[in-house]
Amino acid sequence: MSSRFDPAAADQRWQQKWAEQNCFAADSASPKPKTYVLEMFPYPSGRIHMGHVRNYTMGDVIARYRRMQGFEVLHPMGWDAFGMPAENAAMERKVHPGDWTWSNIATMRDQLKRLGFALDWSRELATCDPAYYGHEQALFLDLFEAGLVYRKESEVNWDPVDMTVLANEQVIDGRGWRSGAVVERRKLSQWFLKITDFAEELLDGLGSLDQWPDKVRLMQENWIGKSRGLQFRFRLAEPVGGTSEIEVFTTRPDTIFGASFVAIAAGHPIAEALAARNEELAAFIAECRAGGTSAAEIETAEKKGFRTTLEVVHPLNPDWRLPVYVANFVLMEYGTGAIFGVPGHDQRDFEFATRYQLPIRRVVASSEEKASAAIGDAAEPMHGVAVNSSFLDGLPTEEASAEIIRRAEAGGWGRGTTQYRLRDWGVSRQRYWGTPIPIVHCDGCGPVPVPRDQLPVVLPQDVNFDIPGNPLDRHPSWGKVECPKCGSRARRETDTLDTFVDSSWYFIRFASQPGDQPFDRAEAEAWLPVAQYIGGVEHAILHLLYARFWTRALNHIRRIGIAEPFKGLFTQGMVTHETYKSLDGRWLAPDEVDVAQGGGLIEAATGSAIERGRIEKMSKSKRNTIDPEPIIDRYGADAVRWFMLSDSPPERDLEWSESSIEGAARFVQRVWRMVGSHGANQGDDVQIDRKLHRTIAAVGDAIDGLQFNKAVAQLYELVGTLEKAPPSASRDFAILTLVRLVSPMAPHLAEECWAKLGQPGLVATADWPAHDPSMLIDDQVTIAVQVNGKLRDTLTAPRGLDRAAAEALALASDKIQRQLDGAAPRKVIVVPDRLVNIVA
RNA sequence: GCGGACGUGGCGGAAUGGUAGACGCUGGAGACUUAAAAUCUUCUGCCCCUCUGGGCGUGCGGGUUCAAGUCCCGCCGUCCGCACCA
Repeated sequence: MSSRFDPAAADQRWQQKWAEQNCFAADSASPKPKTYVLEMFPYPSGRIHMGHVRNYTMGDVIARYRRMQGFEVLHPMGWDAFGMPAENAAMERKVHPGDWTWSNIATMRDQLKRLGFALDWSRELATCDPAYYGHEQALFLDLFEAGLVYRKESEVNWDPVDMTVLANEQVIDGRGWRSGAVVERRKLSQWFLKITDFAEELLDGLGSLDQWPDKVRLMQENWIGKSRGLQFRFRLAEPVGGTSEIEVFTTRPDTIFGASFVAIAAGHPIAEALAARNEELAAFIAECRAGGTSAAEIETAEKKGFRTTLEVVHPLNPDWRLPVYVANFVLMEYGTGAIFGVPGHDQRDFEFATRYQLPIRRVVASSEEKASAAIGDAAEPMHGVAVNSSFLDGLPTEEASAEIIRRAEAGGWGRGTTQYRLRDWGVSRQRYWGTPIPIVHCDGCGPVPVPRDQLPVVLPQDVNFDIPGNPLDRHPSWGKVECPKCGSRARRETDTLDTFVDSSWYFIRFASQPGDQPFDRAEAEAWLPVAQYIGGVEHAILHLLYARFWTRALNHIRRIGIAEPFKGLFTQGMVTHETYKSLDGRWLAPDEVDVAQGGGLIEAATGSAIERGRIEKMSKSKRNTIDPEPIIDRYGADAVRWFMLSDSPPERDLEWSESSIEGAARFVQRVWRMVGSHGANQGDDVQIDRKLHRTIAAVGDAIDGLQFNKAVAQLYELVGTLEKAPPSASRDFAILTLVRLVSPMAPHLAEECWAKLGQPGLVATADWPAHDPSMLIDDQVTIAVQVNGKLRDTLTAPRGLDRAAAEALALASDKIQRQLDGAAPRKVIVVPDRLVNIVA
């Protein structure tokens, strides 16, 4: 038996054993209580990165721990395999997106397997597989039939060079991120999912997700953006083009007497109608459209308007006319696309009114006495009491708003409504590498669903990426089909689905994988909801909101009996590394950097000095990545896993460091050496027994709370204690138990130790050790003794000492007497078994 | 602008209102060794002191309390999310 643990041999040996014995297959028919542990599945970009390693290690600890606790655990892995990088690779390297993707999957699967994750590989899936996306098409049609899918003209960011739609985040400074071409806004017919139908439900549901981070719930709440207010109509003094009203929305009906103007969005139908007869207005609208949407541009953009000839009548005073502007800061997508401006109490309206010399009236004040105070150089958006507002005067904001809503409803000119910031989900993408939308366009019948027996609609293989645009559009035959309804010549939809659709139900497919339908309801419900979902916080909004919506939509059409897919959510921090830059501004990879003799950093190749940059998320662009695979080669899977769990709390960033991975590798060897010192010793060591049971309890609590760094610290302490302890039966038992305790984190090491100790079976399928609660209590306690709240002494005393005895013991201390210096204590506070504080 | 989180040694970080700095890393000293690696022992918040010991200390300023890293008020700083959302 070697004196050193050899990961190169052990990792492979045990990975093979686990596979042979099918240890991690999840049995849907098992009588054991079930639990579902899931990490966000990876995009097969080429190789796994440290972020994956950290994410999957955390999930693996939970999965292995639950299995040992007696749960039937579902812990699957798959591939979020559609998406743009595959098409980019196709364009750059002349490979087929499918070949590129499948080859990446093969590489990354092997890499993941080297880390020894307790995954049920029999359930592996890839979203680019027709066996997956065919079922997705069926679900899409289910939603279509339920009226949750519709088609609408909508504005998109269009890259005229790549001839494709860009997501907002792919538009950088108004240009396409790949082509650099100035992005145009174009109107295209796109498919939408009615997520807004579920806005209230999705908001309400957040309340039940008590095992989600508050931060994520808050982000979703803000994203949904519910506002209560009044929607009402201004009558136009003179009707225009058959329209006699402008409808507006406000959250501050109480400020209605402070109105100075009405403003409509550039895309508002009335604005467009007027522009048809007014070139100047048409030019203004075009200018608004061209305006950038970046944060900086919005920050600095001036509030501009175009005064139309229209006027509206104030609903509460027929003699009061307000001018109508087309304004660049009014959004067509929110509310009604029109507002009334109250410059005194809204900053944007204030800026607008200042520019165009419109009246700025105070209609809210902190008290009625302040009614005549002028508005200064900024709007006052805060609540208060209504002033200068006729019958509202003196009413607090809330009551004044309610009063206006009541009158509007009674008078028939408006009603209390709720607005959401959330928009419907546009799912059309003009790309090849995605799930084909299963619709046929017929000139006679309109959009017609592809019949179920013709699913899946499979992507054609024979495509090329020599010219920009969507190859599906120019494929010679794929798009040419007969209308399923009338049989006449028709066109297949060539848009594909947003890849967020793929990831909105993969967790259901993992739970149940029949061939003839997306999932079996009963089997899926046996596993779902996911008990613990783990992934990056960058998915806090989109993926997690879409998946919640999709699940609720399936629930709505009675396909599944759960409303929320993820009971517990954990968002882990990033893996970071210092960055390095040469003096001429090139990013340098860590292995291109050397330490100079003076301790400074130099570029290895040139010997010249370099600049040490900030610690940032590992990224290719900053060249500060560490490839996990050579690290596994060098230190073994368990050291890498241990490092990922040590030191930093899992929700915070983890900085990669060479010395920490070495520390982790050292720990692996320490455990191995300790197991070597196990023998057939006699005698109890009650201190060891106590330490062991406290550790069992603490490690279990820490894993339950996803505080892996604390579990790790507990195990270090136990090892430290055992190293110093003399041989005893207690120590031997503790070593055996230690092996089980470290097994979720360092499973290969644990198996090797388990075997060495002659234990039957695999530690992976052993029971989690139980702790004896009576062993957690020591009969000796350390009592802190304070004088005036400052620690002056500590005493060892039997547990359960009464107050008087504790006080007496404390006062008997030399150190305390010296502190008191003859003074009589004025007061003594005793916390039994913990502390005595003497107030002198 | 709105919303949120965070701020503790040289570093990562521990601390149900009750002994601040567990555990790890780094560093120092020593043991073993011809030597190195590995391993082991030991020290490692700052300051004063020969020692016993003492003073200071959780971003800053106040407050509550017998007792505050923890609770409250006000600042400062860093990071994150959203953003012309009416």
